[in-house]
Amino acid sequence: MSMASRTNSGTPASNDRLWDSVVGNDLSFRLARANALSLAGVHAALAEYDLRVRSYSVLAIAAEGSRPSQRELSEFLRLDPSQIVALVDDLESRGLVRREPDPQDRRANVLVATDGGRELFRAARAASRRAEQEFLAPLGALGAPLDAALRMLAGAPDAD
Amino acid sequence: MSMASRTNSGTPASNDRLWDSVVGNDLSFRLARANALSLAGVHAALAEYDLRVRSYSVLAIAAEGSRPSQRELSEFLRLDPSQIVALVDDLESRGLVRREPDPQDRRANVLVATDGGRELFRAARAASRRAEQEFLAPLGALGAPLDAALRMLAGAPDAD
DNA sequence: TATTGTTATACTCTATAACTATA
DNA sequence: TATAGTTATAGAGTATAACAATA
Repeated sequence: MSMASRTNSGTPASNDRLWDSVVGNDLSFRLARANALSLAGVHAALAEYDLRVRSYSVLAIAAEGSRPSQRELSEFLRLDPSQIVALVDDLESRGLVRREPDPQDRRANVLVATDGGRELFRAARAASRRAEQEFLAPLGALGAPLDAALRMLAGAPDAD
Repeated sequence: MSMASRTNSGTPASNDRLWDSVVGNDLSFRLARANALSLAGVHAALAEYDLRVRSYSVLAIAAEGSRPSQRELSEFLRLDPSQIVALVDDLESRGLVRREPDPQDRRANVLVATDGGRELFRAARAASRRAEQEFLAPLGALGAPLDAALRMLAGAPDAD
């Protein structure tokens, strides 16, 4: 049965009996494991640019000119406002983004990428996409339904 | 936790423009966000039993009689051996699992659940499954392809 | 009075290196 | 020499409370 060829290169065959357990058949567990593997690939790709997944996300949104407030970033990325402060501090100290005062609300900052930030983002985005596509390659036609399912589970607005 | 608005009617509409970005359209990001929401639900369900997702996973595998070594758990759960030590220490101190010497390799321990451990596992499994099903409910027919896709991405052995 | 950004703190998670006893 | 388990430690991620400036 499970002696067939595996997508799991390098792992001892003895683990098959662990996969055949409640945990191994748990969708939450597979989701967590897939996410860990995905993160590892993207993280390795971004390391070359001294970016982590979280700082890349902040830089990406700023680089696209969305002009988000830190509060909006906090909600969207599911990070505490205090974590956004640390992320923006780091990116700003590296000259990749700027805090600009929001003319409509002087309490709020609006995040803008510098030219250097946009340039770094473009390179990092290419590397990130290569890693993602390599990770998703074995999926084949399952890619589309996975995308639709994750869109729902992640709470994204309805697709057009 | 409850900010995963289905139709996004509760969240400020301004976030829609963040979803419409490179990050929001990134499958890795959606995977991470879906995983975070899934984990939050399971975590809340397991908290009643003083279990975390990790300790639940170890307890579950032990309770099913797989008699795993700590090394096998380390590979399967993608945790460092030293983390397994801490998890097993905790479960053993609570009388839920026992370390038994492996007669074939005196370096290795084999993990066995106690009667109390099996009992707690059954209750925790029921709660965990309720949380998972609630989380997956909106998927409908997308559940099956999601399961197949995650099985591949997680590196599970081929289905029978 | 409520909200934005900030500081501070603590706790969990993750990663690594070194040690021991066995193989 | 290599492996299973253990100990120790440091860094990253997460959660919370309190505060100043502004709404």
